[in-house]
Amino acid sequence: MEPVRPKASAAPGFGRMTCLCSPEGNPVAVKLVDVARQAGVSPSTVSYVLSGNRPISEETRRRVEQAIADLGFKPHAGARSIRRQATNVIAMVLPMLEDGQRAVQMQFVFAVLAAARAQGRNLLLATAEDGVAEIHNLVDSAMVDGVIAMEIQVHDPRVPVLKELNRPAVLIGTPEDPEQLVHVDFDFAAAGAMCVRHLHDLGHRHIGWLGQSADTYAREAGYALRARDGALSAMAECGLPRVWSPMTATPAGAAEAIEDVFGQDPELTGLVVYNEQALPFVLSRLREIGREVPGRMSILAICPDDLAEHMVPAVSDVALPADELGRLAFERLAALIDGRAQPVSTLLEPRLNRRGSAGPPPR
Amino acid sequence: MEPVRPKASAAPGFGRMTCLCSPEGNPVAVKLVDVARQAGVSPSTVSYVLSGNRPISEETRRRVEQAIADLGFKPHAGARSIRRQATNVIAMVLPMLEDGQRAVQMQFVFAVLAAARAQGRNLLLATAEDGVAEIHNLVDSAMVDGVIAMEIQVHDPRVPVLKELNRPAVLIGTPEDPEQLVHVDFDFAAAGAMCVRHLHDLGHRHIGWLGQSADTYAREAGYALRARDGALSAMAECGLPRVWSPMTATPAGAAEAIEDVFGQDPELTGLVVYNEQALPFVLSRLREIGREVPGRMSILAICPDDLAEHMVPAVSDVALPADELGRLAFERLAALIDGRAQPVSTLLEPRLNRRGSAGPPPR
DNA sequence: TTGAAAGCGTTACCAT
DNA sequence: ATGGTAACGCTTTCAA
Repeated sequence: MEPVRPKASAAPGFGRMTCLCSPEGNPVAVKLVDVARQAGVSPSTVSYVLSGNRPISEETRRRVEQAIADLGFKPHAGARSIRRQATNVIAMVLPMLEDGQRAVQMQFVFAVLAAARAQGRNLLLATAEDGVAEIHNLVDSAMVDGVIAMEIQVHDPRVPVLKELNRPAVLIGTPEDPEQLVHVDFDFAAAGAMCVRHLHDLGHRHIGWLGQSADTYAREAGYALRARDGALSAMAECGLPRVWSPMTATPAGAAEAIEDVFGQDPELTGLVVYNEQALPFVLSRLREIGREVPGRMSILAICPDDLAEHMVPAVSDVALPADELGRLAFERLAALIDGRAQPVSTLLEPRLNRRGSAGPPPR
Repeated sequence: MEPVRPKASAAPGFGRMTCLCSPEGNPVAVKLVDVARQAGVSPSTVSYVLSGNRPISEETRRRVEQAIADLGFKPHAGARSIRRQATNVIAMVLPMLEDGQRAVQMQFVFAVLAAARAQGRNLLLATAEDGVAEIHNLVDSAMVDGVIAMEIQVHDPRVPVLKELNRPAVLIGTPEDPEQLVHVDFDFAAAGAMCVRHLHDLGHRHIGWLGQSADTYAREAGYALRARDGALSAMAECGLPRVWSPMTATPAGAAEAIEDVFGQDPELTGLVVYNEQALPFVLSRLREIGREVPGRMSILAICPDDLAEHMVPAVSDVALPADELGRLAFERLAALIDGRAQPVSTLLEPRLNRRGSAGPPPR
């Protein structure tokens, strides 16, 4: 029984297009059999040269590699993914955030992207807004080998989905019940406590916390809650009153929050600010009300280093290590995909950068 | 000749994993033939129900859809991409930018992502740092149906690559020689000119331009060059001297740039600021040197609306319509993928939001 | 309106 | 060390 239809490689439709041109003049995809023919070997040999799964003689390898280069052959990713169990693509699930968080978010994405590309893996973006169904789709249709979910909230609907996934998943952030899901996070509680203790060590006995917007707490963003509670616990342990206020990132919001904490403790001499967007407004406001930094008010911030560095005066800060977290999340995921067990929980420790915005309290 | 090895679906290895469980208890991928069997139809019928490429009786369709739902079947994307000419995935090529640009960049990514997801397409991220070879890889290995490249520079090495691609590509930004590549951009020249003319209309005859960092101009970033040159041309057309300075986004940088433009024209009464990061520092500095806004100095900014709105005083601005540009870029690409010809060039017109930071010059 | 079967491009098993 | 060939899971032509 001879095949009735023309051999595919003789007139191969209009698939991928690379170097070769058909007699008609339109560009045409180069495939593995074309390479095999050109090199005078069998298709399986070409495949083995590509995968390195079998010893190949030096001479044959040379001829095959030459043919690949000459024809500009690139293996078809889809075809490959049928036989291999992997696509070399991972997904990253982003929440749709308010404008203020975009810069941080991009930092995470870049960190993961850079780490993935360094290993030759590709990164697909998904949004949480698609609903958790989208995560299932990407995995069940075998588009991705694993998933990184970022901005995990305390009660996050994505967590149970990822748990049931049958594909590796890594969380950036800490849910209330991780259920054995591998996750990496910054130790926000330690960061908050570290700031309070630093002021306490300098001699401050009246310390306040200026946090994120009220609705950030309302939606139970893990980082906001944990940082604040770490700070409040440290205050309590130091025998200080727990003074704090949420803060909207506007000049008026900063003024209001400052008034709020002064209302709670009129003798405040130290403030910890965990609100990147509002930090400049806090400094302006303190200047306005005659509390110059650090002479009459000591300030610490949890914010990116470059932001803290450019304030006037430069602000001592604890920075979220987003690059490191992103890289670490990818490494965990890559390891899981390769079948290597990973620690369920990893917390990165905070580090304080002194820039002179915090000194001893005024006598 | 009976097949020697067991039928695949009888003991189908360990492929994708969904609802079904093998006798051994491990989860197993549901495939199209499983659906066909469950519905009592042939595989081709299931395929046609999925694709809608052939009329199906109501009764059959119902049974097939029921089986798909019952088994939780999701078509294997890779297998599908072999026969179809498409993967339903597009790539977005990002440059690795300095920190300051991250927020804007994320806005573009989100806009494209949202538009793509709304059409059921997925977004793959690539970085320019991989080198242009990576673009070729993604396309030649048939991983993506098309490419969006953002932050196109005046002389951009990606442009010739995209031109040779044999797959649709859309640029966000305008290269010197678009070579018929479809591109969308904000009319930065018009934006710059609009700001200058607005001040001129208010009666200002001494206007300066405070721009991006010197190295942004050095690497010939299209947006920086075009905005500045649009402004300088407008100054010339209004018969004014062309006064401008690059500006580093630090308090010192802002002070220096302000000194620079005052050196060029000591009678300046209006300033246009195209430097999102430095805008707060410019306002602080003007306050410091006794040029309060808008009484003794009128200010216009090219920056995001929410930033301008939160300055003290709120700053009249022209905003980069990143969301619209991202959405538009995706729509152009989707249309090209679907074979519909698109306009080569699209420029979005600037719009000025008045917030009261610009008034008549002091008499 | 439906089914059978021949691909799609790559991989891996079985031979030699 | 290499080749032949049957999968992989889905699509589409051809036939009924």
